[in-house]
Amino acid sequence: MGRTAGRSPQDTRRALLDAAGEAIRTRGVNATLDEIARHAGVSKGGLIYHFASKDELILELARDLLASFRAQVENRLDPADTEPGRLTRAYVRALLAPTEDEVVARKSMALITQLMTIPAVAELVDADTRQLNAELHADGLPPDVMTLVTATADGVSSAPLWGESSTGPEIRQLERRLIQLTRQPGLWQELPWEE
Amino acid sequence: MGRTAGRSPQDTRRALLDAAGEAIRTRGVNATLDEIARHAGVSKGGLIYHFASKDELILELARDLLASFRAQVENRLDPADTEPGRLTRAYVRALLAPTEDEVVARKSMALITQLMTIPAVAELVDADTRQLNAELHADGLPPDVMTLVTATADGVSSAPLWGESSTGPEIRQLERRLIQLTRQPGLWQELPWEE
DNA sequence: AAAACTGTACCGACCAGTCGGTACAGTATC
DNA sequence: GATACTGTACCGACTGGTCGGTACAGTTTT
Repeated sequence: MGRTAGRSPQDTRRALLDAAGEAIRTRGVNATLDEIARHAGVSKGGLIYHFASKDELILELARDLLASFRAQVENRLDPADTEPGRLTRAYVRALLAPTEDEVVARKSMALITQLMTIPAVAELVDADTRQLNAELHADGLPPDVMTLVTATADGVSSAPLWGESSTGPEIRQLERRLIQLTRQPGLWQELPWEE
Repeated sequence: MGRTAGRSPQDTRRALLDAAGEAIRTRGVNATLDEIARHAGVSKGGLIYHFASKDELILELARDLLASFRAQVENRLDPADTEPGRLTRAYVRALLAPTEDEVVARKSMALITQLMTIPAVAELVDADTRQLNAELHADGLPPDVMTLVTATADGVSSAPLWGESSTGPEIRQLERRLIQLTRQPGLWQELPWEE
Protein backbone atom coordinates (compact mmCIF):
# COMPACT_ATOMS: atom_id res chain seq x y z
CA MET A 1 0.00 0.00 0.00
CA GLY A 2 1.12 3.51 -0.71
CA ARG A 3 0.64 6.85 0.86
CA THR A 4 -2.64 7.40 2.54
CA ALA A 5 -4.73 9.89 0.67
CA GLY A 6 -4.97 13.32 2.25
CA ARG A 7 -1.80 13.31 4.31
CA SER A 8 1.56 14.66 3.30
CA PRO A 9 4.78 13.00 4.43
CA GLN A 10 5.46 15.98 6.68
CA ASP A 11 2.17 15.36 8.40
CA THR A 12 3.07 11.71 8.84
CA ARG A 13 6.38 12.69 10.39
CA ARG A 14 4.65 15.00 12.82
CA ALA A 15 2.07 12.38 13.67
CA LEU A 16 4.87 9.90 14.39
CA LEU A 17 6.68 12.36 16.63
CA ASP A 18 3.49 13.14 18.52
CA ALA A 19 2.61 9.47 18.86
CA ALA A 20 6.11 8.74 20.14
CA GLY A 21 5.72 11.45 22.75
CA GLU A 22 2.35 10.16 23.82
CA ALA A 23 3.56 6.56 23.99
CA ILE A 24 6.71 7.33 25.94
CA ARG A 25 4.75 9.53 28.31
CA THR A 26 2.52 6.64 29.29
CA ARG A 27 4.65 3.55 28.78
CA GLY A 28 8.18 4.83 29.24
CA VAL A 29 11.09 4.05 27.00
CA ASN A 30 9.79 0.51 26.50
CA ALA A 31 7.13 1.87 24.20
CA THR A 32 7.15 -0.30 21.08
CA LEU A 33 7.87 0.91 17.59
CA ASP A 34 4.80 -0.97 16.47
CA GLU A 35 2.69 0.74 19.08
CA ILE A 36 3.97 4.17 18.12
CA ALA A 37 3.47 3.53 14.43
CA ARG A 38 -0.03 2.17 14.92
CA HIS A 39 -0.94 5.15 17.07
CA ALA A 40 0.15 7.45 14.25
CA GLY A 41 -1.91 5.50 11.73
CA VAL A 42 1.14 3.97 10.09
CA SER A 43 2.80 0.58 10.04
CA LYS A 44 6.19 -0.21 11.55
CA GLY A 45 7.71 -0.24 8.08
CA GLY A 46 6.37 3.22 7.51
CA LEU A 47 7.90 4.44 10.73
CA ILE A 48 11.28 2.98 9.81
CA TYR A 49 11.10 4.75 6.48
CA HIS A 50 10.97 8.08 8.31
CA PHE A 51 13.29 7.26 11.21
CA ALA A 52 16.03 4.74 10.53
CA SER A 53 16.15 3.50 14.12
CA LYS A 54 14.44 3.91 17.45
CA ASP A 55 17.34 5.94 18.77
CA GLU A 56 17.02 8.31 15.85
CA LEU A 57 13.30 8.69 16.48
CA ILE A 58 13.92 9.44 20.13
CA LEU A 59 16.71 11.87 19.37
CA GLU A 60 14.48 13.69 16.93
CA LEU A 61 11.70 13.73 19.50
CA ALA A 62 14.04 15.27 22.05
CA ARG A 63 15.11 17.89 19.54
CA ASP A 64 11.47 18.62 18.81
CA LEU A 65 10.51 18.99 22.46
CA LEU A 66 13.45 21.23 23.20
CA ALA A 67 12.66 23.43 20.22
CA SER A 68 9.01 23.61 21.22
CA PHE A 69 9.89 24.67 24.74
CA ARG A 70 12.24 27.31 23.40
CA ALA A 71 9.51 28.57 21.09
CA GLN A 72 7.11 28.81 24.00
CA VAL A 73 9.52 31.02 25.86
CA GLU A 74 10.19 33.14 22.82
CA ASN A 75 6.50 33.53 22.11
CA ARG A 76 6.20 35.16 25.50
CA LEU A 77 8.79 37.80 24.69
CA ASP A 78 7.13 41.18 24.72
CA PRO A 79 8.39 43.14 21.68
CA ALA A 80 7.60 46.42 23.42
CA ASP A 81 9.71 45.40 26.40
CA THR A 82 13.36 46.38 26.05
CA GLU A 83 14.20 46.61 29.74
CA PRO A 84 16.69 44.29 31.45
CA GLY A 85 15.10 40.98 32.41
CA ARG A 86 12.83 40.65 29.41
CA LEU A 87 13.91 37.06 28.72
CA THR A 88 13.51 36.17 32.38
CA ARG A 89 9.98 37.55 32.28
CA ALA A 90 9.19 35.47 29.22
CA TYR A 91 10.60 32.43 31.01
CA VAL A 92 8.37 33.04 34.02
CA ARG A 93 5.31 33.52 31.85
CA ALA A 94 6.08 30.36 29.90
CA LEU A 95 6.42 28.25 33.03
CA LEU A 96 3.61 29.70 35.13
CA ALA A 97 0.92 30.54 32.61
CA PRO A 98 -1.82 27.91 32.63
CA THR A 99 -2.52 27.86 28.91
CA GLU A 100 -3.54 24.65 27.24
CA ASP A 101 -0.18 24.71 25.49
CA GLU A 102 1.58 25.01 28.80
CA VAL A 103 0.17 21.77 30.09
CA VAL A 104 1.63 19.96 27.12
CA ALA A 105 4.93 21.71 27.68
CA ARG A 106 5.15 20.57 31.28
CA LYS A 107 4.35 17.01 30.39
CA SER A 108 6.89 17.18 27.63
CA MET A 109 9.63 18.41 29.91
CA ALA A 110 8.86 15.52 32.22
CA LEU A 111 9.14 13.25 29.24
CA ILE A 112 12.65 14.35 28.54
CA THR A 113 13.95 12.97 31.81
CA GLN A 114 12.95 9.54 30.56
CA LEU A 115 14.99 10.05 27.45
CA MET A 116 18.17 11.17 29.16
CA THR A 117 19.53 7.66 29.53
CA ILE A 118 20.48 7.84 25.87
CA PRO A 119 23.84 9.64 25.78
CA ALA A 120 23.15 11.59 22.59
CA VAL A 121 19.94 12.95 24.10
CA ALA A 122 21.62 13.81 27.38
CA GLU A 123 24.23 15.78 25.50
CA LEU A 124 21.57 17.62 23.54
CA VAL A 125 19.61 18.55 26.64
CA ASP A 126 22.75 19.61 28.45
CA ALA A 127 23.86 21.87 25.61
CA ASP A 128 20.42 23.40 25.30
CA THR A 129 20.12 24.04 29.03
CA ARG A 130 23.57 25.59 29.14
CA GLN A 131 22.64 27.89 26.28
CA LEU A 132 19.39 29.07 27.84
CA ASN A 133 21.09 29.50 31.19
CA ALA A 134 23.79 31.64 29.64
CA GLU A 135 21.16 33.80 27.98
CA LEU A 136 19.29 34.21 31.24
CA HIS A 137 22.50 35.23 32.98
CA ALA A 138 23.10 37.79 30.24
CA ASP A 139 19.60 39.19 30.63
CA GLY A 140 20.78 42.20 32.62
CA LEU A 141 19.42 41.25 36.05
CA PRO A 142 21.45 40.93 39.23
CA PRO A 143 22.35 37.23 39.51
CA ASP A 144 20.72 36.66 42.88
CA VAL A 145 17.33 37.98 41.73
CA MET A 146 17.55 36.11 38.46
CA THR A 147 18.37 32.88 40.28
CA LEU A 148 15.50 33.34 42.71
CA VAL A 149 12.99 34.03 39.98
CA THR A 150 13.99 31.24 37.61
CA ALA A 151 14.41 28.70 40.40
CA THR A 152 10.92 29.45 41.62
CA ALA A 153 9.52 29.13 38.13
CA ASP A 154 11.33 25.82 37.71
CA GLY A 155 9.94 24.60 40.99
CA VAL A 156 6.35 25.45 40.16
CA SER A 157 6.57 23.83 36.74
CA SER A 158 8.21 20.70 38.03
CA ALA A 159 5.63 20.20 40.76
CA PRO A 160 3.11 18.33 38.59
CA LEU A 161 5.86 15.82 38.00
CA TRP A 162 5.48 14.44 41.49
CA GLY A 163 1.75 14.83 41.87
CA GLU A 164 -0.99 17.28 41.21
CA SER A 165 -0.49 20.92 40.37
CA SER A 166 -2.26 23.91 41.84
CA THR A 167 -3.20 26.00 38.82
CA GLY A 168 -5.23 28.28 41.02
CA PRO A 169 -5.06 32.03 41.45
CA GLU A 170 -2.15 31.70 43.90
CA ILE A 171 0.05 30.83 40.96
CA ARG A 172 -1.15 33.89 39.07
CA GLN A 173 -0.29 36.05 42.05
CA LEU A 174 3.13 34.46 42.29
CA GLU A 175 3.65 35.07 38.58
CA ARG A 176 2.82 38.77 38.93
CA ARG A 177 5.13 39.15 41.89
CA LEU A 178 8.05 37.35 40.28
CA ILE A 179 7.74 39.55 37.23
CA GLN A 180 7.60 42.62 39.41
CA LEU A 181 10.84 41.54 41.06
CA THR A 182 12.50 41.45 37.65
CA ARG A 183 11.34 45.02 37.10
CA GLN A 184 12.50 46.24 40.51
CA PRO A 185 15.30 43.94 41.67
CA GLY A 186 15.94 46.34 44.52
CA LEU A 187 12.71 45.23 46.17
CA TRP A 188 14.37 41.94 46.91
CA GLN A 189 17.95 42.99 47.28
CA GLU A 190 17.26 45.81 49.69
CA LEU A 191 15.14 43.87 52.10
CA PRO A 192 16.61 44.11 55.62
CA TRP A 193 18.51 40.78 55.40
CA GLU A 194 20.31 39.93 58.58
CA GLU A 195 24.02 39.47 57.82
CA MET B 1 26.58 -22.54 47.90
CA GLY B 2 25.14 -20.83 50.90
CA ARG B 3 25.51 -17.36 52.20
CA THR B 4 28.74 -15.61 51.40
CA ALA B 5 30.89 -15.33 54.48
CA GLY B 6 30.71 -11.99 56.22
CA ARG B 7 27.45 -10.70 54.78
CA SER B 8 24.00 -11.00 56.26
CA PRO B 9 20.91 -11.34 54.07
CA GLN B 10 19.90 -7.84 55.16
CA ASP B 11 23.16 -6.53 53.78
CA THR B 12 22.56 -8.37 50.53
CA ARG B 13 19.11 -6.83 50.29
CA ARG B 14 20.56 -3.38 50.81
CA ALA B 15 23.31 -4.03 48.30
CA LEU B 16 20.68 -5.09 45.75
CA LEU B 17 18.60 -1.98 46.37
CA ASP B 18 21.67 0.23 46.02
CA ALA B 19 22.78 -1.56 42.89
CA ALA B 20 19.31 -1.21 41.43
CA GLY B 21 19.39 2.52 42.08
CA GLU B 22 22.79 2.89 40.53
CA ALA B 23 21.84 0.81 37.49
CA ILE B 24 18.56 2.61 36.85
CA ARG B 25 20.27 5.96 37.30
CA THR B 26 22.66 5.21 34.45
CA ARG B 27 20.76 2.81 32.18
CA GLY B 28 17.16 3.67 32.86
CA VAL B 29 14.40 1.16 33.32
CA ASN B 30 16.08 -1.16 30.80
CA ALA B 31 18.65 -2.06 33.41
CA THR B 32 18.92 -5.84 33.48
CA LEU B 33 18.23 -7.97 36.52
CA ASP B 34 21.47 -9.77 35.77
CA GLU B 35 23.35 -6.49 35.68
CA ILE B 36 21.87 -5.34 38.98
CA ALA B 37 22.55 -8.67 40.65
CA ARG B 38 26.13 -8.81 39.39
CA HIS B 39 26.72 -5.28 40.62
CA ALA B 40 25.57 -6.30 44.08
CA GLY B 41 27.84 -9.32 44.05
CA VAL B 42 25.00 -11.80 43.66
CA SER B 43 23.60 -13.91 40.84
CA LYS B 44 20.26 -13.34 39.19
CA GLY B 45 18.86 -16.27 41.11
CA GLY B 46 19.97 -14.64 44.32
CA LEU B 47 18.21 -11.43 43.38
CA ILE B 48 14.99 -13.24 42.60
CA TYR B 49 15.21 -14.93 45.97
CA HIS B 50 14.97 -11.54 47.64
CA PHE B 51 12.60 -9.83 45.19
CA ALA B 52 10.09 -12.01 43.42
CA SER B 53 9.94 -9.87 40.28
CA LYS B 54 11.48 -6.84 38.70
CA ASP B 55 8.42 -4.78 39.48
CA GLU B 56 8.64 -5.74 43.12
CA LEU B 57 12.29 -4.73 43.20
CA ILE B 58 11.49 -1.39 41.66
CA LEU B 59 8.55 -0.78 43.96
CA GLU B 60 10.72 -1.53 46.95
CA LEU B 61 13.38 0.78 45.60
CA ALA B 62 10.84 3.57 45.25
CA ARG B 63 9.66 3.02 48.82
CA ASP B 64 13.26 3.14 49.97
CA LEU B 65 14.04 6.37 48.15
CA LEU B 66 10.89 8.06 49.38
CA ALA B 67 11.63 7.05 52.96
CA SER B 68 15.21 8.25 52.65
CA PHE B 69 14.09 11.63 51.37
CA ARG B 70 11.62 11.98 54.19
CA ALA B 71 14.32 11.09 56.67
CA GLN B 72 16.59 13.73 55.20
CA VAL B 73 13.93 16.37 55.75
CA GLU B 74 13.22 15.16 59.26
CA ASN B 75 16.90 15.14 60.14
CA ARG B 76 16.93 18.83 59.39
CA LEU B 77 14.19 19.58 61.88
CA ASP B 78 15.57 21.77 64.63
CA PRO B 79 14.29 20.43 67.97
CA ALA B 80 14.77 23.86 69.56
CA ASP B 81 12.63 25.46 66.87
CA THR B 82 8.94 25.50 67.72
CA GLU B 83 7.93 28.51 65.64
CA PRO B 84 5.57 28.29 62.67
CA GLY B 85 7.36 27.17 59.53
CA ARG B 86 9.76 24.75 61.15
CA LEU B 87 9.00 21.97 58.68
CA THR B 88 9.32 24.36 55.77
CA ARG B 89 12.74 25.38 57.05
CA ALA B 90 13.81 21.74 57.29
CA TYR B 91 12.55 21.25 53.74
CA VAL B 92 14.61 24.18 52.49
CA ARG B 93 17.71 22.98 54.29
CA ALA B 94 17.27 19.47 52.95
CA LEU B 95 16.95 20.67 49.36
CA LEU B 96 19.55 23.43 49.35
CA ALA B 97 22.26 22.12 51.67
CA PRO B 98 25.19 20.88 49.65
CA THR B 99 26.05 17.86 51.81
CA GLU B 100 27.38 14.71 50.27
CA ASP B 101 24.10 13.05 51.24
CA GLU B 102 22.17 15.75 49.48
CA VAL B 103 23.77 14.99 46.16
CA VAL B 104 22.60 11.42 46.43
CA ALA B 105 19.15 12.60 47.41
CA ARG B 106 18.84 14.78 44.34
CA LYS B 107 19.96 12.03 42.03
CA SER B 108 17.56 9.69 43.74
CA MET B 109 14.62 11.99 43.33
CA ALA B 110 15.48 12.32 39.67
CA LEU B 111 15.55 8.56 39.52
CA ILE B 112 11.99 8.29 40.72
CA THR B 113 10.62 10.03 37.64
CA GLN B 114 12.00 7.14 35.62
CA LEU B 115 10.07 4.70 37.75
CA MET B 116 6.70 6.42 37.50
CA THR B 117 5.60 4.50 34.43
CA ILE B 118 4.80 1.62 36.79
CA PRO B 119 1.34 2.38 38.17
CA ALA B 120 2.01 1.08 41.67
CA VAL B 121 5.05 3.34 41.94
CA ALA B 122 3.16 6.35 40.60
CA GLU B 123 0.48 5.82 43.22
CA LEU B 124 3.08 5.56 45.96
CA VAL B 125 4.84 8.74 44.92
CA ASP B 126 1.56 10.57 44.59
CA ALA B 127 0.39 9.57 48.05
CA ASP B 128 3.73 10.50 49.58
CA THR B 129 3.81 13.88 47.87
CA ARG B 130 0.26 14.65 48.90
CA GLN B 131 1.11 13.81 52.50
CA LEU B 132 4.20 16.01 52.61
CA ASN B 133 2.32 18.81 50.89
CA ALA B 134 -0.45 18.65 53.43
CA GLU B 135 2.06 18.84 56.25
CA LEU B 136 3.76 21.82 54.66
CA HIS B 137 0.42 23.58 54.31
CA ALA B 138 -0.28 22.90 57.98
CA ASP B 139 3.08 24.32 59.00
CA GLY B 140 1.63 27.62 60.13
CA LEU B 141 2.90 29.88 57.37
CA PRO B 142 0.78 32.08 55.10
CA PRO B 143 0.16 30.00 51.95
CA ASP B 144 1.70 32.47 49.52
CA VAL B 145 5.01 32.61 51.39
CA MET B 146 5.08 28.86 51.89
CA THR B 147 4.42 28.30 48.19
CA LEU B 148 7.15 30.72 47.18
CA VAL B 149 9.71 29.16 49.49
CA THR B 150 9.04 25.53 48.67
CA ALA B 151 8.68 26.17 44.96
CA THR B 152 12.05 27.87 44.94
CA ALA B 153 13.61 25.02 46.85
CA ASP B 154 12.08 22.54 44.42
CA GLY B 155 13.43 24.52 41.51
CA VAL B 156 16.97 24.65 42.82
CA SER B 157 17.01 20.96 43.61
CA SER B 158 15.56 19.96 40.26
CA ALA B 159 18.08 22.05 38.33
CA PRO B 160 20.80 19.38 38.23
CA LEU B 161 18.26 17.19 36.45
CA TRP B 162 18.64 19.19 33.28
CA GLY B 163 22.29 20.03 33.51
CA GLU B 164 24.85 21.28 35.92
CA SER B 165 24.11 22.62 39.37
CA SER B 166 25.56 25.70 40.96
CA THR B 167 26.49 24.62 44.47
CA GLY B 168 28.26 27.92 45.00
CA PRO B 169 27.80 30.52 47.70
CA GLU B 170 24.85 32.04 45.83
CA ILE B 171 22.81 29.03 46.85
CA ARG B 172 23.86 29.46 50.47
CA GLN B 173 22.71 33.05 50.34
CA LEU B 174 19.43 32.03 48.81
CA GLU B 175 19.00 29.42 51.53
CA ARG B 176 19.54 31.98 54.27
CA ARG B 177 17.09 34.37 52.70
CA LEU B 178 14.36 31.80 52.14
CA ILE B 179 14.65 30.72 55.74
CA GLN B 180 14.45 34.30 56.85
CA LEU B 181 11.24 34.71 54.88
CA THR B 182 9.73 31.82 56.83
CA ARG B 183 10.65 33.62 60.04
CA GLN B 184 9.25 36.98 58.91
CA PRO B 185 6.60 36.31 56.27
CA GLY B 186 5.69 39.97 56.40
CA LEU B 187 8.91 40.86 54.66
CA TRP B 188 7.49 39.32 51.52
CA GLN B 189 3.82 40.00 52.00
CA GLU B 190 4.21 43.66 52.79
CA LEU B 191 6.38 44.58 49.87
CA PRO B 192 4.76 47.38 47.83
CA TRP B 193 3.13 45.06 45.27
CA GLU B 194 1.27 46.92 42.60
CA GLU B 195 -2.37 45.78 42.51
C1' DA C 1 8.71 4.54 -15.30
C1' DA C 2 10.91 6.54 -11.55
C1' DA C 3 10.35 8.23 -6.96
C1' DA C 4 8.21 8.09 -2.82
C1' DC C 5 6.24 5.81 0.09
C1' DT C 6 3.50 1.63 2.84
C1' DG C 7 2.60 -3.15 4.76
C1' DT C 8 4.04 -7.90 5.87
C1' DA C 9 6.81 -11.55 7.01
C1' DC C 10 10.51 -12.80 9.31
C1' DC C 11 15.11 -13.16 11.92
C1' DG C 12 17.99 -12.86 15.87
C1' DA C 13 19.32 -10.79 20.10
C1' DC C 14 18.09 -10.05 24.46
C1' DC C 15 15.90 -10.73 28.83
C1' DA C 16 12.43 -11.79 32.76
C1' DG C 17 11.25 -15.41 35.15
C1' DT C 18 11.60 -20.75 36.19
C1' DC C 19 13.70 -24.57 38.08
C1' DG C 20 16.69 -28.07 39.69
C1' DG C 21 20.37 -28.09 42.25
C1' DT C 22 24.21 -26.75 46.00
C1' DA C 23 25.95 -25.22 50.49
C1' DC C 24 25.38 -24.94 55.04
C1' DA C 25 23.54 -23.73 59.60
C1' DG C 26 20.42 -25.32 62.93
C1' DT C 27 17.52 -28.65 65.36
C1' DA C 28 15.83 -32.99 66.70
C1' DT C 29 16.24 -37.78 67.56
C1' DC C 30 18.63 -41.90 69.07
C1' DG D 1 28.15 -37.50 69.22
C1' DA D 2 26.28 -39.36 65.20
C1' DT D 3 22.49 -39.42 61.93
C1' DA D 4 18.58 -37.50 59.88
C1' DC D 5 16.00 -33.81 58.66
C1' DT D 6 14.60 -28.76 57.79
C1' DG D 7 14.87 -24.01 56.28
C1' DT D 8 17.53 -20.32 54.37
C1' DA D 9 20.45 -18.34 50.99
C1' DC D 10 22.04 -18.66 46.75
C1' DC D 11 23.65 -20.36 41.78
C1' DG D 12 23.29 -20.72 36.69
C1' DA D 13 21.34 -23.20 32.68
C1' DC D 14 17.28 -22.92 30.25
C1' DT D 15 12.82 -21.23 28.09
C1' DG D 16 9.31 -18.47 26.20
C1' DG D 17 8.18 -14.33 24.66
C1' DT D 18 9.16 -9.65 23.04
C1' DC D 19 10.92 -6.25 20.09
C1' DG D 20 14.32 -3.77 17.05
C1' DG D 21 15.70 -4.14 12.65
C1' DT D 22 15.76 -6.19 7.64
C1' DA D 23 14.00 -7.57 3.20
C1' DC D 24 11.06 -7.01 -0.08
C1' DA D 25 6.82 -6.85 -2.58
C1' DG D 26 3.00 -3.79 -3.38
C1' DT D 27 0.90 0.86 -4.24
C1' DT D 28 0.43 5.48 -5.18
C1' DT D 29 1.86 10.05 -6.98
C1' DT D 30 4.54 12.82 -10.46
